[in-house]
This record gives sequence, structure tokens and C-alpha cells, in this order.
Amino acid sequence: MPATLRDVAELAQVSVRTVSNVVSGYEHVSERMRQKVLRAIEELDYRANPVARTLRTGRTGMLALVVPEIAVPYFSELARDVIDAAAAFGYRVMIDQTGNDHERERQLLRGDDRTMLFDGILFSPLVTKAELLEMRGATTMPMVLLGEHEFDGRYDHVAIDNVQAARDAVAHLIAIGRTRIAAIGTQPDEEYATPLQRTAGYEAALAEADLESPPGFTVPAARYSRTDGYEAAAALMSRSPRPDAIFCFSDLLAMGAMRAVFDAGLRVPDDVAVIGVDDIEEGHFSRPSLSTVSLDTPFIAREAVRRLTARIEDPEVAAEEVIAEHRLVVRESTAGGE
Amino acid sequence: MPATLRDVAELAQVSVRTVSNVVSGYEHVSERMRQKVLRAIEELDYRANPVARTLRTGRTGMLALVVPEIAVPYFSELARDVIDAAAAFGYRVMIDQTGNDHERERQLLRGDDRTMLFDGILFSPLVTKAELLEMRGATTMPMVLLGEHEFDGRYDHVAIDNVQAARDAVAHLIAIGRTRIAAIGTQPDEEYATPLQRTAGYEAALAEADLESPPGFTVPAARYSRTDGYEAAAALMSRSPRPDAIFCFSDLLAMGAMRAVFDAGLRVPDDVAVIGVDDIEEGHFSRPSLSTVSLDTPFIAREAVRRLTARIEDPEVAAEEVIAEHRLVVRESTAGGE
DNA sequence: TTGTAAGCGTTATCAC
DNA sequence: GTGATAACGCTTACAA
Repeated sequence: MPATLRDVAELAQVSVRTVSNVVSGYEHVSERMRQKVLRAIEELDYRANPVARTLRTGRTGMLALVVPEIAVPYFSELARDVIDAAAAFGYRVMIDQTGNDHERERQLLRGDDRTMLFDGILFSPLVTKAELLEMRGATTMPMVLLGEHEFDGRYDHVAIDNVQAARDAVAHLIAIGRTRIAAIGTQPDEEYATPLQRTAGYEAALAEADLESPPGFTVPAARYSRTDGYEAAAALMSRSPRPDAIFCFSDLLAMGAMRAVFDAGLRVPDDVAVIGVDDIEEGHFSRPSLSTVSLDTPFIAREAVRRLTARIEDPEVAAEEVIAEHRLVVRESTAGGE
Repeated sequence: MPATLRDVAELAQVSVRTVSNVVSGYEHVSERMRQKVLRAIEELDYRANPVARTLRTGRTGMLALVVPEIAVPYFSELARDVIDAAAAFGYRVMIDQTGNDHERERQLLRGDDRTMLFDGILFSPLVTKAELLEMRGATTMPMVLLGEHEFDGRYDHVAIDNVQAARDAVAHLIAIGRTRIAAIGTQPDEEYATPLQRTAGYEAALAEADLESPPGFTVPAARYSRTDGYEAAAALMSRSPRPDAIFCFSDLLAMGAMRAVFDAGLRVPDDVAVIGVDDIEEGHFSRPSLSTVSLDTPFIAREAVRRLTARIEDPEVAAEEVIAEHRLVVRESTAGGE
């Protein structure tokens, strides 16, 4: 049985008030009292019960990070940065995966989960804008959205300029002389914001150069996995005309796509240039190394945590949208020979 | 202000006891009462306060997973499996990274952290055996160790046979005719269990084949990152005689090592065969795909959560050691031409 | 400066 | 089957 505040008070012959003061670092405690209390704490190996404290103060000191899948490098790298940023603000992070499961997302948002032991949510959602709107007022919990959902003034929001990012990637492919540019990562059935915006950027860049996307050159990918990228690119390689470049909506798709190009007996970038989005570490060392649009994940994490903690302090602060920078990173997969 | 049990009781004109019964699914509640209560709950949009419940029951429903770095693929894939396994047992997972920081590990183990809102710890530690022993009795919190620390009967423990895993990897390199086999991943200054055991397996396999490891053929790597692997392999490539195979203590090291081999103008596996340990997904799609020793991570996760929840239920159950299977997976990096 | 006591919102122990 | 009511361990008015 762990020692309680009362036990300490008894042993030290003081009131619980005094013990509490010492524990929470209250200023006005006489040195003699403090010493007595500290000795008792030491002797009983007392440690404050965080649950009781939480019940009283209403703060758990914990944030939830909700992502589709933690094993996806982009999300695990984001999680690393979020955990670090949260630590700097005195918070810890619980991670939940929705596993691309809409219902799970809704549950979390509705807040009817039985174990919501956290003060706020960092949410990287799949849900469409319509669904987000539909949840209006559903949850009272402070929340910051990560990703590219359109800002509607209700939620804090750390995003990137997704259309422009896609546009930059495709413009680069055009600049190196490619004309038959395919895209992998559209969503066939759902109206997710990210793929829609990246598709828009892709089309805008093509239009700007008076190019077009032949039928079958935009390929859906359900889960943005390496396997999805592989299968999509394999299909593209058997088309005629064959694409001479592929814009993948994520680096992970690109890793699979590059492998499919090689397995089709072709070379990257000579026969087919490949570019992704995210700038995951895997792409630095792959062969060829992967050109990409780099997102400033540490900034995104820091900004998101900053906004969220501010809202936890004061739920009335106005929602803000922050746009994180992105920049084109040219590596071997769109450059000269390997 | 969220509604409380008392509010519901008042509105439904029943006692809090009855409301609590309904909420927690107690059997013996008359249908009339139940309906009244449910209506009131609906009307007030009542949701139980998990903190209060926790204070009362002593259970948070949360486990902590402590890893060196969540962005390392092996750990993010492990985290995915742990989160899934925990969900199956009704728990959620808080993730903490120690960032290779010993002090942080010790803090967690000592349990003097102020926000320990969890029922047990899954701990994938760096600490050496001596340090673990030194912490005897330091924490009363249920804990399961992940990884290859020697079992001393005090902690539950899900491990792999590390020596044998290394041995299998190196034996495979020997079987395909390699004789100058280097190793990357020793720890120069620390007595961590994992690198020591893998080194032992490496040496055992060599000895068995009457081979030896020339001076400079075992290269340390501080953080098991791709960069570490790259640098270590780059150094190896400039030695003479040059190794014709490299056993990397992790797949991530191997990814960096392969890249270094190519950058030295050599081929994998023709000039230098490369094998890792972990079987991360990245290795399925890399070029060449990576031979490795596959660890059964889903099993490890499930087993660890099972042991931990059992210990949470009954702190007195005897500690057990479970050894997870491993198996050699031969891919392109140790097979015929690319 | 320190003590007393009233909660925080549940669950659980009594009675009835 | 249901109603009072006492904890759970802490923080914090309010008093002294």
C-alpha cells in the first residue's frame, strides 16, 4: 500500500495542508516544517497520487495523438516530434491509431470513450470536411487538427499548403523534361481533403504546362502503403504510352512505386522519374534516394502542441490556422543517372 | 460544465447508486428505472468522468510503452502491435521515448514521475543488466521487459534468443560462401545486453566454421540509425582486405550499410552480402530487398500485454520469461544477382 | 505560517 | 432493487 499525504502528515506531526504545500513547492513554508515533512516523505517513500491530483485540478498532463497508423513512417516521425514538443510543454502523449477506421475516429471525437484521460487531442484525421462539420459541438475537448483539412474557424489547425506542394512536385517533373506524368494516391470513393488537394495541384501544374493526364494516369491508393504504391506503379508500367514520371502522394507510395519500376526492368530516374511528399528518413538512403516535398514536421508538431496547450489553458481563445512551410528536395530519383 | 452522476440522478429522480448501476451495466436494475436513467443521461449528454472512476477503482486502463525512439521502424512497428494488442485487452497505450537517455529511463523506473497515469509499463530498455538489478524494488508498478535482457526472475520478460538469431544470420552468410564477414552494431563503452549477445552469436558462428574476424571487422554503432550503418560500412569498404559480407545488428543499420556499399562503387550482394535483424517493412521493398532475421513482433506484443495485464490483475503472479520465435528470411541482399 | 474541512465524481458498503 | 453515505487522495478556501 503506497503512502498517502495523510500518512506523511501523521508521521511528520503536521497537517496535510503543510505536506501538500511542501510537495507542490509552495513558497511560505518554514524551513523547520519543510525539513520535517521531507524526512517523512523520504522515510515513507511517498509519491503523490496523480489521479487524485487530476480529479482535483482537472488536468491530466496528457495529450492524445490520433493518427491512422503509427507504423507509417510519416506518422512515427511526427509522433517523435510531438512527444518531444509535448515534453517541452510539460505534457505526455497517448497515441491512438484509428487504423483507417472511420467509426473509431468518430468515437474519439464524440468523446464517449470511457478512458479519456487526457486534456486535449492532436488529431490527424481521415474524416472528410463534411463529417468534421457534422460533428459540430460533439466534443468539448480542446483539439488541434493536423493536416490539410480546410479551415472553417472552429478548430485550431496546423496544415500545409497541399495544393501548392503537389504543384511544386509536378512542376519539378516538368522542369526536368517529363511530359507523361502519372499520379498515385487518389481516393476512389471518399472525399478526403488531402488526396483531393494533391490531385488539384497535380492537375494545375499540368495545365500550366499545357500537358494533360491521359486516362488511367491517376491511380488510386487506399492506404498509402508501400504495397499500394507498388501495385499502382506496376499497373502504370504496363500501360502504353508508359509514364515517364510518377508523382506519388506520399513517400511511402513512392518507395513501393520505385521498386515496381525496377521489377518492370526499367530505371529510376532514367526511364521513370519518381517524386513523393513527406520527406521521410527512408528516402534519404534508398536507392535511388527519393526526391520529395519536405514538410517541416518539427514545426508542425511544436505549433500544434503550442496551440493545443494554449486552448487547454483558455478554452475561449479563437481558433487559428497555421500553415507550415514546405520545400522541394531534389535527390536522385528525379536527377541525373544513379 | 459536464453533467455528473448526481445531475443525472436528480433529473431522473433516483439515487446516484441507481445511475451508477445503469452506467456500469449492473444486472439488477428494474427496466422502468433503467429507462428513466437512460433518458436523463441522453438529455444531459452525460459521460462518466474517467478520472473519478480511476481514483475509486485504482485502474486507469492505460499502459505505458517505453522505447528509445518511436521513429525507429522496429519500435514504431512494435508500437502498432502493442497498441492493437492492448486494445484487445481493453487498454490504451501511452508512449514515451527515452531518447537513449539513461536518466530518463531511471526516472521512469523509479516511478517518481508526477503523471504516471497508467497501470503498467512495457519497457524496452537500454539499461544494462547491472543497472536493472540495482533498481531492485525501486518501482512497485507492474512491468514487462521487452528485448533480450537476461532473465533474473524478477521481471516478466518477453525476449528473443539473441545469440541464436545472430548465429543464424552469420551461418547463412557462411553458407553462401562468404569468408570475410564483418559486423556492425557493437557498443564500445556500454555493456548493453543486445549488442553483447549478438556479438557472441557472430563470433560463435565464425568459430564454428573456423573463420575469424580480422581486426577492425567489428564496428560499433551508437544509435542503430541508418547514418550509423552508413558510416560504419563506408569505413569497412576502405579496408583491405575488404569484407565480402556484413552482419548488421539491425535492419536500419543494414539500410545505411547497403547504401554505403553502393556509394563505394560496389554491389550487394555480389561484392558484399548484407543481412540485418528485425524484419522491418522497409526491407521488403528496398533495392536489393534485405535478408534478415525476422522477429515475431505481433507475438511479442501480444505476449507482453498478456503478461502485463495478468500482473495488473494479480501482482503476485510469478515472473515468467517468454522467448519469441525468430526465423531467417533470405532476400536479395544475400542471394543471387539483383 | 499552518490547521480544518469541503469538495472533485465515482464506486462500494451498508441498510432497508 | 434502491437509497443514503462513506471512502478514493488530493488541492484549496477559510480560519486561526
